[in-house]
Amino acid sequence: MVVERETVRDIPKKADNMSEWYTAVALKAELADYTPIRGFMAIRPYGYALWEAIQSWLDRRFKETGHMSAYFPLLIPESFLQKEAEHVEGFAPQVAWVTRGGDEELAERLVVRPTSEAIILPMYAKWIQSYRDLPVLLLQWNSVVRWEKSTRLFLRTSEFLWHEGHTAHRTEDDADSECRLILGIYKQLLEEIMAIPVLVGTKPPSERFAGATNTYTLEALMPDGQAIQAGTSHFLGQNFAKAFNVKFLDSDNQEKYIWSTSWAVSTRLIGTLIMAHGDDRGLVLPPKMAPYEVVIVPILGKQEDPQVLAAARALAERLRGRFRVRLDDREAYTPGWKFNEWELRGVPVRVEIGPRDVASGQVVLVRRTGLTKDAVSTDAAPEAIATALNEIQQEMYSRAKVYLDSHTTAAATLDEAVERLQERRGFVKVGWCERQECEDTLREKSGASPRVIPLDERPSGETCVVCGRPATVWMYWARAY
RNA sequence: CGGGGCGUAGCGCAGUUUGGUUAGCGCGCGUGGUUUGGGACCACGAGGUCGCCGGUUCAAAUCCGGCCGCCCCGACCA
Repeated sequence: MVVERETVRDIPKKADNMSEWYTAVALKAELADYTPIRGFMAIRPYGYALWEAIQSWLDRRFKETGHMSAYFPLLIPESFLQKEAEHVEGFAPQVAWVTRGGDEELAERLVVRPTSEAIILPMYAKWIQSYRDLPVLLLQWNSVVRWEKSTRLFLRTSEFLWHEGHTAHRTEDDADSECRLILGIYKQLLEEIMAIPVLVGTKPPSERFAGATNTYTLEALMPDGQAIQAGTSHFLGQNFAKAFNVKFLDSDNQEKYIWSTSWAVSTRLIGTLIMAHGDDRGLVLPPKMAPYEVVIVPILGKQEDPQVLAAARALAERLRGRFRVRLDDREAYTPGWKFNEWELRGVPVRVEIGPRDVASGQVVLVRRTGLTKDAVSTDAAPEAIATALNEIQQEMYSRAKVYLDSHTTAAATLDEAVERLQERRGFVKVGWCERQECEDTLREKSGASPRVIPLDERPSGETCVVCGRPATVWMYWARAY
């Protein structure tokens, strides 16, 4: 049975204006809030729990693959940022400066880190002497500041939380393998935990991280047909090694520069999650991400109250070791109010238990996806919940995957590509000759940007969509966040 | 950065055009009672530097100037 309802809505319809819908959901689901400082948000406990889900899963994978956490300073001397030319050019316009300490003007200005290569590489120079010191595999969980002109909760804020991985390797191959290893971990996070399918590959030179030789990326598609970069893994080559003079003595007694990588995902993923799965009732959380997988709502009514409450509590206790459970026994709210609130907040499974259920030894299971109601016997509830959570996770991924696939199309002509990109019909796959002028032409005509060059897929005889020369790579385009 | 909109109680708003006693309404909040299977009801009550600064005036939420912040569209941006 599906519940039909016309009711007051706290949020606009998603299809009407996704931006307004997005902001309303982030605020009303109590994920985040504005602060007195422009561009800086507060992440509320329910939102931070989503970040913790990402953190705990990733951190486990990082440790399993030999990485360790470390910590480096918040502030970086200006002269260090200057050492890698492209790097400083990319970030200088966006950094916040510290110019005074207490009463004294600083001899050298400090930047609040926009990313930490410029402070970590100098430390590598102290720590790495021999090939026996390699690889160095570390990361830090921290926040960075980039002074943004316009901001959106989670999607673009002046300060954001992330981890930044930084590794140093003996050979080019080792460093590239590291990038690909991390890319795979990110892909698994997105697809298996967050239920968001992604395209993976590399960025064209114009879109690379400032100072990188190659940038691997994961791109997700939002319901408005725009792409969003979900994570990056940068092959830095020896650029930073040379800029910061990080060398080691190899087994052949030759002094060589290290090969380095850096990689990150940020709290922007939470914005991606909201948009990817939410609906007109609010947030929809994949079970593996949900702070509460199950909410139990007792239906209280007069004389049966004690029995209903006791049954609800007993059920909560039974479920606790196995699921993340919230028993909503607040007396001030009616069941209907709670249903709406927990739907707005995206809890995957709701269990209703009232006098009639207690009498018949059952509970009612309601899934956030579809809002179908099923009565199951109390004894069978844990198994039924486990099944429901599993199915919801799969269903959410499948739905998103169908959307991605149906909004990823190949275009053989320039007109066709431009039209689809302007209309935001998702990813458009075109052949490219790898000449900058062809990329620029498509950019100007479409208003979109190249998002990703797939890794294992090469044209065979196709032509560049702009100039008609032989295509050397495929490139997926879209308008982007 | 450009265009548009907004800022009055925790939230949503009216009042501003045409200045005038003590600034209103709904929701929410507190207390008491009745309620509770899809956003309950009654009664009483608490809650305001009208975004900030300055100006005009006997008098400013209201008029004038400046500033700040947020939202939407666009530009820019790893």
